[in-house]
Amino acid sequence: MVTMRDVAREAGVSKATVSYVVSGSSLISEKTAAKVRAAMEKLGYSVNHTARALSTAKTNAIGVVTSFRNNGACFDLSAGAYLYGIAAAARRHGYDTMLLTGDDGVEAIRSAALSRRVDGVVVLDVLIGDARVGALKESGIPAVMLGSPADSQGVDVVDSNFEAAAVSLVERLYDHGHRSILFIGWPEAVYERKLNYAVRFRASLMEACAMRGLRVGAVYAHDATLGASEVIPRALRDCPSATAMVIHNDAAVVGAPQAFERTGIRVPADLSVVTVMPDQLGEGMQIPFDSVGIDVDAVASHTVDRLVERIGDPEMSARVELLDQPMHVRGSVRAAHED
Amino acid sequence: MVTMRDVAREAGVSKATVSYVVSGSSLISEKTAAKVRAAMEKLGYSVNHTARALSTAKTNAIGVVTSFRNNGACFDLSAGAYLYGIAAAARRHGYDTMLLTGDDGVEAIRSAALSRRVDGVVVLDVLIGDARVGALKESGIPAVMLGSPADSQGVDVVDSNFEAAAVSLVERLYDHGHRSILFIGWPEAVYERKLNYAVRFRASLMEACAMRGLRVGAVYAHDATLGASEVIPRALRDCPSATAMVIHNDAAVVGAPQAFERTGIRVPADLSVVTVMPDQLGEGMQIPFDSVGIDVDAVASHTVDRLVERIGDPEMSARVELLDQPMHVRGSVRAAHED
DNA sequence: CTGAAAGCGCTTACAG
DNA sequence: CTGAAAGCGCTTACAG
Repeated sequence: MVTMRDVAREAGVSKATVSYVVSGSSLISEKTAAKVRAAMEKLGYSVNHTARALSTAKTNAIGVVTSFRNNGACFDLSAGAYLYGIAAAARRHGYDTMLLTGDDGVEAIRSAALSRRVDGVVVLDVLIGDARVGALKESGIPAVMLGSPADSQGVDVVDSNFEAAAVSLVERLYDHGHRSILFIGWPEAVYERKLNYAVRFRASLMEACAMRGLRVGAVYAHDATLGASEVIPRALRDCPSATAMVIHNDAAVVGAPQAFERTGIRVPADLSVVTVMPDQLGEGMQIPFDSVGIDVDAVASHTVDRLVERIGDPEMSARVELLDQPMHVRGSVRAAHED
Repeated sequence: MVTMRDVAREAGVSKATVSYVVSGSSLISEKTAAKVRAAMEKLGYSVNHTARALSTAKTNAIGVVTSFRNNGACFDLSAGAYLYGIAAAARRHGYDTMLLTGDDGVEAIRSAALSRRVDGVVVLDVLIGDARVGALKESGIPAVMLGSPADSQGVDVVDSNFEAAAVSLVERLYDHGHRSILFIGWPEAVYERKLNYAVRFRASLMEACAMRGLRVGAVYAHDATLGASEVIPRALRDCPSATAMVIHNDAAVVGAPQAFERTGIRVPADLSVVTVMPDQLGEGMQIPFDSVGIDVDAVASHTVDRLVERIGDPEMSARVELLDQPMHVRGSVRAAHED
């Protein structure tokens, strides 16, 4: 392995000088710098990341803490998208991305913080009452949660505005005259576990419906399957007054078209349908529903921006930022028939 | 930050002794060890990962090189599964997992290798003629490709046996009397880019059909969409003699049930259907087709096992391991009508 | 503008 | 069984 010493010797300067030209800092004469660069080139030198990290007490890496792989028995279709989005954003800031998986997020955070493996962490799969918030505070490691717990205790939060998404979907249906709707949610286990996005969206939806005097029937797609094909027909049978449907469950959204096809339900002629889901999934799957589309890359990117800012300034006051996501109109809503 | 020095002082021993009890190596008297452990406990000591890495020249991290996020314009449904599988397996071996993304995989490999950021790498999204193979050889970094290029040049390879999968699917159809089949593949861009699994499966499929005198029509799901709903009906119209279908395209498999529903095609009464896809996706989506199910966790785990082995023994001779995947029979194949 | 030197927090022969 | 010491490859005041 070629080190700074080798380069220094080759260029006839000191290690310090090499270090300065590598970091671009300090004012080294162009002449010396050229010599050093030539030597580096010749020897194929590359700075040793670990040594630099030890010396500067900066790893230039961020960690992604993700504990629950199957958010309650469901194959997470968007997990990859968030990871890639975070990694890409980190790279733009000159950071590497470390996957901090493990059953126990609290343990993962503690150990990452104590062993100084990363400069900061992004926490995924946030729960409404998330034990990891405490671990974050305690360890003092710079962190931002991609997801909003009930009490963020002064930890930064970035997420999509699921509350607003629910309201705008309900409004859209209400404005089209719908007065009885059906909500297709995640598997019950997801709510029991209290995954923030599920709980927040549902609560906001119920609230928005209550305020407007809308009737809501709720059904949960067990197994998070395209069990849509079983659940949806049954739900409609049980709640015949419903003229519209709100789906918050990626797998169910994907499966819904088949379910409608099978049961002979025409959208929007027989039923108006709206959803909230990752943009990419909607496009990739050519989902034909009006949707609040989550721009996963934008959310991930914003999260990393915030984390980098936090790493730079530990004293900065904490923020909770919920990003509004745009509505994509695809023609799956139409006016309810007057009764 | 509490260091070994602090612990040593607290316990009244030397740094070396602390180091030995931390690593469990050497024979420190139980009495001394207890004192040291008490001091560590009291002070909340945790070994500094970076310092250890510099000292041992081992980072205890592996990198995952993944260049193409959208394997040719398609939202990759299984990307997350592979990442999580790899991270979990790495963790079992005591390794962290670093995401090495970037447009240029060659550059990512070089830089990771030169800067000693990781002890080894897993390469994803392997192409048939993959430029990264050269970079791997050159850099000498321990590596295993999760995917099989045409020439692995002495680099280890682990992947699902897509060749065998194609053969067994064809055999299954052939044995049921099918003589004309339709192949629904990935978007053309995937084949143009020569992603290994796509090319390998298709080649093996064509070969297996040719050997048995089967007719094959091939259609590619543009946009990798659930464009299945457009592509499949058209394909069947264009090739009316087909009595069976093979799908290799995750999005198309997910969309296929709807397409059949819409066009009134009953499976298997009117058409036999077989696929190959990740197990988890098949289960999560309740795909009703006979499938070769890829056990992503098993493949990821085996890949990491191999990498750890390779890190331990750089001289070990390279292997190409293609893991056979099981066939899940779900009742989507039946005997072709005799003509 | 450049170099000598200390220091980052560990590990690991080597003495004792 | 335990400790003194050198070394891992950088960075960074501090002199000059």
